[in-house]
Amino acid sequence: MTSDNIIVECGKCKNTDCYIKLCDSHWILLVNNKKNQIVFKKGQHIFLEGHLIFGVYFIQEGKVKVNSSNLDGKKQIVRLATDGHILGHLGSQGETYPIEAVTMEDSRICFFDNQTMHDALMANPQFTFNMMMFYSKELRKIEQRTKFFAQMTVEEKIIFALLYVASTFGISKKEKALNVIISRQDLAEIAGTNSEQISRTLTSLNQQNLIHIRGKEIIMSDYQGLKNCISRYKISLF
Amino acid sequence: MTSDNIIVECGKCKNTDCYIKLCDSHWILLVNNKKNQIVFKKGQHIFLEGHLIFGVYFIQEGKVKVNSSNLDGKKQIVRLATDGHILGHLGSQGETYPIEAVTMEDSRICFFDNQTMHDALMANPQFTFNMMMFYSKELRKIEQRTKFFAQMTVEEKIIFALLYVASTFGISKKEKALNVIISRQDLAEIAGTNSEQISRTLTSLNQQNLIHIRGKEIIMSDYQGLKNCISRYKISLF
DNA sequence: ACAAAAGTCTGCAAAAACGCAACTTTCAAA
DNA sequence: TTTGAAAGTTGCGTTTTTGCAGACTTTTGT
Repeated sequence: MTSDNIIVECGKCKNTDCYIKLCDSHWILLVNNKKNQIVFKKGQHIFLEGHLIFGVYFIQEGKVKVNSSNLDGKKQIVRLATDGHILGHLGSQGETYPIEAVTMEDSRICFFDNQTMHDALMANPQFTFNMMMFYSKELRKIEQRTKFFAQMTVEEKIIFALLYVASTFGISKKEKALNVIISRQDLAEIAGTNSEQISRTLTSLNQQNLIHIRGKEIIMSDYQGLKNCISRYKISLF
Repeated sequence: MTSDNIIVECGKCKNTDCYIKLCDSHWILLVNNKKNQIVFKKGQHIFLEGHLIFGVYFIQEGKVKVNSSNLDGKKQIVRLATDGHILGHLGSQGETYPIEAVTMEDSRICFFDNQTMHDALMANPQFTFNMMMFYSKELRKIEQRTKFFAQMTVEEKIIFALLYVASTFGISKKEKALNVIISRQDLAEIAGTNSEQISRTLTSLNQQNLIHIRGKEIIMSDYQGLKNCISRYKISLF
């Protein structure tokens, strides 16, 4: 991460994926002046379940998990997000978040209020069109996850979860290690199981040489082999 | 359904939810001239998994299931859709559908090709904005379904599936019967289980007076009671 | 009206997954 | 370096879910 104290201006932001860039140049300036950029440390909440929605968040740089909990406190990670991704959504008056967003690493987040977003969207069709396509793509992704949740065995769900993490946060080129340190509990909350099953399965995948575990790192030794394990689900995300 | 042979013009369409209506009046005419309206009989495919994407489909009137299958032929219904809803998405060159759409009743469907949609979206910010909001809302809905798939027991999943069907297709005012005749197999493909479990559970719910079964109809006798069964998941869809 | 086909229901045994408990490892603060 | 808390691992009994088999019912086509 770049230094915490310097605010990254939209006009100078190196994040090529950010949709704000699709606005007209004077709108980029205008929106930039309205935005609120915050650097969150690892493990902090960006917003909480039940909080009023005032606008949307763009990730300038960082790694974020979006989760939803039930009354027993059991959590489910519904989405992982990184550079250029959008968190939350435009809210109507009085609407509250049904989910919470938590940083998995230090992250720089840009906040834009509902009114600013609405004005920018109405004035910049290219921007709105791409925002629409973003949501549409995320919808298709999660539709595939729905199938996986409904039909996969626990081992398959865990393999899917590993591939999902790898596709979102990436793997190091040389060693194929996941670009994030992720706990057994977090993996369980992605795969929809418990941390014991994660332990058991990672040990088993390690023995099959499909992955390797080195300390807290997970190395995706045999990426193709993992994909083959779940190929019958025809998942086209990875 | 209105007569099969008469094409419903966008300008005269009684469907108040359709986003096309948000375009400028001359765009509505233009888009109407480009559209292709087809009446599908119950059980017909609107599009198939693997087919090239040429545009999007709007449901003028009808009931549709969107499902995704794996190589074993096992299916999963990922979404139910009715009047005013959108099927498919704008595709890039050479992209194919990862899902298929099948009518559950006779349905009148309007098709708009990629280019027409793109032009209309670029010229009508109100239309684009609402399309974006549609996808954003569907994303939130399915994020909640993700949690339910990950954490619920089979009985809870089946109750959720019943409430999902009721909220999408509605229930008759007097008797609270589901406004659709749905097979055990279809319910299984929504809930992510098998038809035997559906049978067992419906019998049990019937005995608990939470629902009643009359022939092919499912009567949601105790709607609130069903909601209470899954209240710990804080699902805000119904 | 009849037969075939499709759909539904129920019991039962096998398989999968869960959750507790005990134990080990890792990490960070004292 | 010690020590305690948190995270991870593993075994095992219990619970849940599955999938097959067979009976029964409804629908469909001839």
